[in-house]
Amino acid sequence: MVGIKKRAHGEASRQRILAAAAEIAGERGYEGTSISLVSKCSGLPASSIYHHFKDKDDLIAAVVQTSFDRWFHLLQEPTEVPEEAETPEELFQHAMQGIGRALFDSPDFLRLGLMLVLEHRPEEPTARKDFLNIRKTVMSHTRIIYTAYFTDLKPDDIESLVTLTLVLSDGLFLAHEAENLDLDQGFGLIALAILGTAEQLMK
Amino acid sequence: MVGIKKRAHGEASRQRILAAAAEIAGERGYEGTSISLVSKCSGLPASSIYHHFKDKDDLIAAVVQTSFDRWFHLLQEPTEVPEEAETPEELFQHAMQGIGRALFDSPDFLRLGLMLVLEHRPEEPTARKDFLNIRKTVMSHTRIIYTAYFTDLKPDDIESLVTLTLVLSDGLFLAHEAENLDLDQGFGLIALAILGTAEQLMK
DNA sequence: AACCTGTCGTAGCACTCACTCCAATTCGGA
DNA sequence: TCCGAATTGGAGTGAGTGCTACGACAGGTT
Repeated sequence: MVGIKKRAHGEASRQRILAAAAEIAGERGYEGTSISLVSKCSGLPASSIYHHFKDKDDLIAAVVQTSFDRWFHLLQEPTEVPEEAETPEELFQHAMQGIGRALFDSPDFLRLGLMLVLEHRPEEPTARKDFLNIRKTVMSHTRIIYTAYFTDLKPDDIESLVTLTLVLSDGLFLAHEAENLDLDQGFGLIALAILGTAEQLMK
Repeated sequence: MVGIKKRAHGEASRQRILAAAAEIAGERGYEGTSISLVSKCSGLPASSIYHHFKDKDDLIAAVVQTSFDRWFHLLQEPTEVPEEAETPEELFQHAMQGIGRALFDSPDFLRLGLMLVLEHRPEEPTARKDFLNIRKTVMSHTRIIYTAYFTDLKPDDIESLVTLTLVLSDGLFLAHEAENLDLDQGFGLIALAILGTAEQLMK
């Protein structure tokens, strides 16, 4: 009992299923993600899917969690500091674009999460609750950063700014999906909007 | 041949089907909207649905169009001018909240449209294209208004502001669905953001 | 060797899906 | 009154749904 050894393709299969499910669910939503399609796309039979995941609900929830974890770890990595001295505004914009690029690199949890937010079916999927919790996590992190950055603002105004940030990110993601909106330009714009709103709030 | 007369409950049935489909599709999305459910909810058999609409795709597209037309007509109605003299900023916020309230009164096309934007399945539904066209219509109207209101801004900046407005509206709608966000407060916030960004752009 | 546990393949369950066929019914116009 | 078009009723299509039962087979452990 030195350690838990993997038999056959155990963990690898799990990952393949997750990857397939992420791709399909990101494209077609909750109802549109059929087990048979995930099976076909991952090359594993349905029974294997049900061996690794309790049911469809469990699978979708796992997709959201995995994708979010990947993004969140990516964020924790040392933020590269721009060499040249820049104004605080430029630094802010730079940071914004960094977060944004990371977000749009692994957008599965975001797209799927937003879809689940929009659909409110009778019995809500676990993944929806998970995504709402994820949002709270993101909000509290943003709150900490903004409290340190906008030292002149009252807590209420910080809260408004945090809400605004989420609103802008979601909206930008949607706009990106709807028409072809340049992402860097988009994140520059929402950074500008946050700074502009902060100034308005200080008045 | 004086005029086309309705037999039986022709047009009325169509409306009932549309209403039922709007409610279900708004709650469950494209895939989640089953004909049998629409049938049960409208009290009409499947054959009636297929008499009035070519197929499911056609039905969903009709739901989006109908809901949008209703909202757009609502907007064209004479905008009530606030009695007391207010600052331009307050007027702007007031107008924003008016549009917003109308939007959230008949949100079927918005919710469904955003869902369709997020899902990009292989063969995209007609309703998705329709919704993208609707967005263009809304954008050009916003552009006209902003051009008249922000007389100091260059066309490029106006364009940024128009994009920002759509981004903010979509994001607010999502935030409203996600957590319980007060709408008036939300629209006040995005009005502030637009004004703040406009000031930043003028710098 | 025998054993055990985790993984895969096959087949199939009851159910729902979008959609169709056609006969019955309802009504306006002649 | 009867015609014919509009609309509805209901049964039924093949395909697909989530999910399960169960046996085969692979390792590693003893």
